[in-house]
Amino acid sequence: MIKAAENGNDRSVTQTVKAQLALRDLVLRGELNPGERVSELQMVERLGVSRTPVRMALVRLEEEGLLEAIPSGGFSVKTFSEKEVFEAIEIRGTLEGLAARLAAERGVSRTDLRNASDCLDAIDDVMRHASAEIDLLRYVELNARFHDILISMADSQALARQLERVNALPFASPSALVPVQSRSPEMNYILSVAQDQHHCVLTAIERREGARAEAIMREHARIAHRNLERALTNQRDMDLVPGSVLIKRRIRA
Amino acid sequence: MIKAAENGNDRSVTQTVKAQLALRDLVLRGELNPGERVSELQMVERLGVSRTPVRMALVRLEEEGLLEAIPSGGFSVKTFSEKEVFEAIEIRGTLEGLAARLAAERGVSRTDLRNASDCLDAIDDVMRHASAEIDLLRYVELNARFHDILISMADSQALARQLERVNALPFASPSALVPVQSRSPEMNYILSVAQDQHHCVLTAIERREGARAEAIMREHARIAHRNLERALTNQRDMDLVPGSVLIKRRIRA
DNA sequence: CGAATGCAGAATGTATACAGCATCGTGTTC
DNA sequence: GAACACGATGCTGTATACATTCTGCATTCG
Repeated sequence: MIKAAENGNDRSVTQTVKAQLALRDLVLRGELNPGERVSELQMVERLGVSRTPVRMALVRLEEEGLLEAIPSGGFSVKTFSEKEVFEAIEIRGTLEGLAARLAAERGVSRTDLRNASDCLDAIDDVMRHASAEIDLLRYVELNARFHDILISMADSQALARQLERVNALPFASPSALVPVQSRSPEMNYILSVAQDQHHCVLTAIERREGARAEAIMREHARIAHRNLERALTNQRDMDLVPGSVLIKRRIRA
Repeated sequence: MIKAAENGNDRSVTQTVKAQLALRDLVLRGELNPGERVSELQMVERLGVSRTPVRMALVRLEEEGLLEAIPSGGFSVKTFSEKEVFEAIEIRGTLEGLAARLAAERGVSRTDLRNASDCLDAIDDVMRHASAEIDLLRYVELNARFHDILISMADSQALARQLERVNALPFASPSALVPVQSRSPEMNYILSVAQDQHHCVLTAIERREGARAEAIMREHARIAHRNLERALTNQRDMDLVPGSVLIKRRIRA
């Protein structure tokens, strides 16, 4: 239960945004049963805001892909099959590949190159200084940053928007499935492969090798495929996947 | 001015949908100045519905990409640079390429192949029977149908959703720029090239040649690039481009 | 003369009341 | 005992009233 008294009455944070964040949290934490109808009035009670902001939040979360419109009206919590998750990751890889190619073909500013390079140096540091256990939280943060920089290097508002939509699915974003590796003995190996791809794509962009940059980013996303497969096989690792409660598991004996 | 009395009071067609359609029309026809703020109350007056459905429509059109949220609140009509239009087309080509590759790799049912083939036959008919002047309206319709079939062959809900978003931009959809050719002497030539690509991609899918299918769809979308370039050069052809009023033209002496 | 401040108007964000419809349960009848 | 119909409940869709905030202009002070 969430207390309505928890309202941080910051001005400038509208009720709509508050409702949207809280609602997304409820969905991702699985407190709303997947497939179930999301009642507006219940949300009014739980979130402590009136129906109007709740409705706005519902509409936006539907556009985000976390909810589904019910033909007769209202919304329900969406469920995802394994296939859909795989496809979402593939789409992300494809779009990130396009971003890398555009960046390579058009050329990028020295500042951007510097930023990306610095980011990779920071990741190298994280991986080098921690021989026993890697600071995953920091890795995840830096990884997300590198991917953001890459997208910004493409300098395409339209592409950025599309990628924003894909990454809205919590299990499709670049860093979503990284923590799954944490229980794997191969973690360091996989991370170093991923980091090598980071370096390679940056080099390719610098050298204006569009096709190569694109191919690398596509393959890079497929590391997430492997991590997903691992999580699906070892059910206990599913806890580490954000929004995993939305994924319809196939029956495994 | 639009009369509010024009309300077709079909039940089952909600006010929200009505507002959304009407508002989109206003934007695309350029009756709302690009860049300008869209006042809710004015829309209430013009569309003949109350503020609530207008607000819903505004939010949905923002997600669609036709409006832009103003930081201080409200929405404004979005403007697009030539660069953005090009990029939107490139994104569509990339995603359609992914769809074609997935279809090829996974294989498609005989029924799908038949449907696609029938559609292409119909297009062939249109192009053959009209030696003097092609029935462009029918071509556009069949072309859109073929692209829809192609997407459905990928059998990916997530991918279909993403493509829906790209095609929501009126000038980015597969058939949007076809009419531009109508004033060109090369029209028949370009259309036959496009149709050949249609045939080739279907063959590639049938033969499970994923890489080829993908490459063809990418190049296929670039025909739209050429048409756009043409429309931008000959300003009089811009009338044939849907939503052209939203495109910020660069100055040409 | 320019800049800053205050006021007025309007626009959005929010809450709530009302109407129509879907859904579910119960009672009656065959 | 089962099936159909009717009613009640609760839901969403819509409209509107209220509050807050932003904006633009005018006035005043430096």
